[in-house]
Amino acid sequence: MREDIHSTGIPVLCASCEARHKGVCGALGPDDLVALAKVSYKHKARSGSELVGDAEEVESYSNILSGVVKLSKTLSDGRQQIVGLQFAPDFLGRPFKVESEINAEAATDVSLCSFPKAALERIMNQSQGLEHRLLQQTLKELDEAREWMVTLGRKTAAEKVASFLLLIARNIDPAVGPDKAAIQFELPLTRTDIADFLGLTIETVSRQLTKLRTDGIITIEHNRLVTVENMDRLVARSGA
Amino acid sequence: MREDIHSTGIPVLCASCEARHKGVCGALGPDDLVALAKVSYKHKARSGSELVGDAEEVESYSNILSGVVKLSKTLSDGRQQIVGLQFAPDFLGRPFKVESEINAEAATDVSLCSFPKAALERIMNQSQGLEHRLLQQTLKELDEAREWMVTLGRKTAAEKVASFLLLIARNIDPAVGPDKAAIQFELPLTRTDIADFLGLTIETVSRQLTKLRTDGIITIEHNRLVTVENMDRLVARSGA
DNA sequence: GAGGGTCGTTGACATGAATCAAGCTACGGC
DNA sequence: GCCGTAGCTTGATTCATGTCAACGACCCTC
Repeated sequence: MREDIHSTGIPVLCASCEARHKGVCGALGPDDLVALAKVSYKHKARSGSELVGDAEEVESYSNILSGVVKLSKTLSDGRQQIVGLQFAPDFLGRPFKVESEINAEAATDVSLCSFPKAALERIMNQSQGLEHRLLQQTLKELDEAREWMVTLGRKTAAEKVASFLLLIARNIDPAVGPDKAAIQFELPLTRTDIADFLGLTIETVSRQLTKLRTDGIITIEHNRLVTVENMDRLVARSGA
Repeated sequence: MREDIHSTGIPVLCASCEARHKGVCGALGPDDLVALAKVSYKHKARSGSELVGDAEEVESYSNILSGVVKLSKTLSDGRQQIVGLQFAPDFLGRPFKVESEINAEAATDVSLCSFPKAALERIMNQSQGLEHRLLQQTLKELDEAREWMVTLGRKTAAEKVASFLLLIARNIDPAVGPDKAAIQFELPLTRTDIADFLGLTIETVSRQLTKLRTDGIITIEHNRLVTVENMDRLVARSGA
């Protein structure tokens, strides 16, 4: 019996992988999964390391297994904007484009499962399910991007910071909302990243976080560990 | 011989349709095209009319044949943000979602070719090409949305207005850029819409347009007809 | 434990864009 | 002709956020 294939027909590599259920691999039948697993490799990247360079040729796609990846764009004079955050088990990569105009960087330590562009594209041509799954994820990202455009274009600094905390809180627990117990999480971004995500300066982010703290809506320990004490009031401040 | 089918096998309705080449219908074989044409109808909508209501159930998709459609989102207190502009021959609609969280409104007079949601989804299940085409358009919209996020989050009012003019100019003539002759176009949006697209007020938009005028970069006739006299300088002001 | 680096906070001040207000032009109705 | 309205421009003023600067907490190295 082959060692790289589980007795159930599922590759060992994939056996406990979240992407096999909720990620793009969920669209694959056993044969495709085995084929893809053969050319895949899991690896880790430290916070801050560049995963996909701006204007760099990309030869592989990845599933994010853990951690947070930030997607950013930079103007010629250095101004930066984070245009998306990706969490496990999101798919990372831009199908059908040789060159990326976007920079992907590990915001936290991340672990990835990568595979060659060609391998995925071959499977995509054969089985419709995969392309369907990719369309679903792309539509979800588009919805998120448009939602964030409202935040960037029309919300105040205070509302932006509250919206960001809500975004992270909801990612931890999608059911989060008014009438929920206090929720605690580690911020996956530095103040600089938060500022770049919100279109603000770090000073303004810091001041707004301080305001939320002194108003008793959140507490912050060690700069990163946030506890939302009053979800209702946080939602109210997010502008929604 | 059937009247609704052209002698070449192409439905009469589709014979001179741009969407058949550059739009989603380009992915359809003759049989699918005939099937879809049978349940399609062309119609017009006046500027300002609502095409897809916020939180409204959508039962049809459309191709935009001419004109400009604006996609917008509104906060509970009425602040509005335009999150996308769509031009012919774009596909209009959000696959796989019963309810839209987005409002689509005719920014100019538009003509559309609409068909029932179910008809398109049936074809999509049968032929892979259509889903591929939709994925392509969705990825393009995602790229555009992210590009605009940089504009919203990191550019000054002056750069935003210049970027908007460039966006429209490039839609008229994609080859537009430095070293090109003067280009003229009709603005598809009112000042209010431009402001909602750029995350500004109408006063600021007006002042920035005046500045571009007095600096000799553009001329404006009848409030809507813009001539870009100096493309290089417009590009330089867009921040890029 | 001294020095140096990164990250975050806070304060004083400057400024770009919003707000408030007035008026202009084009257009349609009567 | 006169009036009312919608869309746009311009000016005066206010205010939110950016900029500049100082400092504190933490961590690493030596």
